[in-house]
Amino acid sequence: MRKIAESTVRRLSLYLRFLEEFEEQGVATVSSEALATRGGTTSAQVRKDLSFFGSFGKRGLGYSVPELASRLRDILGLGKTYRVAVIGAGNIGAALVHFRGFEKHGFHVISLYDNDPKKIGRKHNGLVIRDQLGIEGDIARDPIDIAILVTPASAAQELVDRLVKAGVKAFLNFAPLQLRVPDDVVVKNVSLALELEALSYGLRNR
Amino acid sequence: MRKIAESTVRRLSLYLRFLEEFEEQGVATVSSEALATRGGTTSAQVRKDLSFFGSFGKRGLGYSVPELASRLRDILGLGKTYRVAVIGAGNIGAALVHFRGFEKHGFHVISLYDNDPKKIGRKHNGLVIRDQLGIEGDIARDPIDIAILVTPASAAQELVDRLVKAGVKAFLNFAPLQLRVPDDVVVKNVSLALELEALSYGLRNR
DNA sequence: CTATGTGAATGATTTCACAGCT
DNA sequence: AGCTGTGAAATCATTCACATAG
Repeated sequence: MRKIAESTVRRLSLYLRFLEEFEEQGVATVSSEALATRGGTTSAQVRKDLSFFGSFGKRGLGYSVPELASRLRDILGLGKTYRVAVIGAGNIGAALVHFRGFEKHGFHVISLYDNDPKKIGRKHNGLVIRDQLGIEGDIARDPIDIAILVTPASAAQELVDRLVKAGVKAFLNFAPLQLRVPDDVVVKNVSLALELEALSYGLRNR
Repeated sequence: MRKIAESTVRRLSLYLRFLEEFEEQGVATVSSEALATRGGTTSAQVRKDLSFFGSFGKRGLGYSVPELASRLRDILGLGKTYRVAVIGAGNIGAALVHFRGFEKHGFHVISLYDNDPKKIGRKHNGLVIRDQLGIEGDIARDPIDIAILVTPASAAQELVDRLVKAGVKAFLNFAPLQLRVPDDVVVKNVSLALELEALSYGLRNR
């Protein structure tokens, strides 16, 4: 498959979100222009993004909302459910376990880990905090698809190495460092401090 | 000032993080190559990023760690402290109030809001949850620089309109929609669902 | 007559490669 | 001799504009 830009994939997720709103409202068809307005882009961009994967619209008419939504779910690989582990039961980690936004597209948080003996055994949202040391064994019995890392930076790389060895192929990383992983492993970074700094830059230069 | 790419600004934040590690370790100088390795990019990229703002290095030697760190703080506007309000005291909002990573570069969470009468008046991390209805009055008395929006999508645009009218120029948006704001207002989006979907796409296509 | 799909043109970002300081 | 700073080249992403299908 042809290499698709990160930015394109992110826009596709966004379009899917809008399509699902339209679906709920019972809207039957939508134009590239309507999706573009919602997404803060242009109709040409929308059509180009979609064109990498096929032609899903009807000329003169637009796109069928349910059909395009379904195609996008396919493209994004949202047909299956993903088993997610949250590593690090600090404030953010605990909040993620409660976060409902994950379930909608099949991301199911099945376990929560920490290395602090004071936390291990306690519960968050019905999920027992497990010992990080046992993570390889747990995964062997009960595999996970995605690990969300919410540990201090100092612990993150070692954990990733262990998890990669245990077969985990996807990471959402909140730790403020660049993780080193093999080519067949996907990492996305979320850095709140970095977003705030980008805001700071934006505020300064206007 | 020349328009700088978003991606450049984000890398500068990343370089600053590495420089601060080097500072703590007492490392005196660093090469573009060393920063590049840490940041998962190339030395040419590092030098190009810096070159938009000046020439901070010594040929044959590299960059002085404290000096470059200081320059980057300047460039990113991190010389001042920012007053931050968190809007929405759900799981994520409450976690953000506890999040220590903000303080380091001068982002100070000074208030927390919700519109749920059951939550208003309760405390998180010593911060009373205030009534969203009173936010304009609060800001008039005690301005904020940045609003972090952690509300449902349905409430977000109306809140932004009110806050923009009240003079807020920067938003970190967790709500899954594209906010409409005037040109002189900066918005950065954080969407965990979208990151997971990008991971899903990445998993599928390899 | 409307809105898609797509080559071609433009614009932006990254990489190359080397001259110029220290 | 080593590493920066930077034009020029190459690559990548977006926008344009129009032929085409419904």
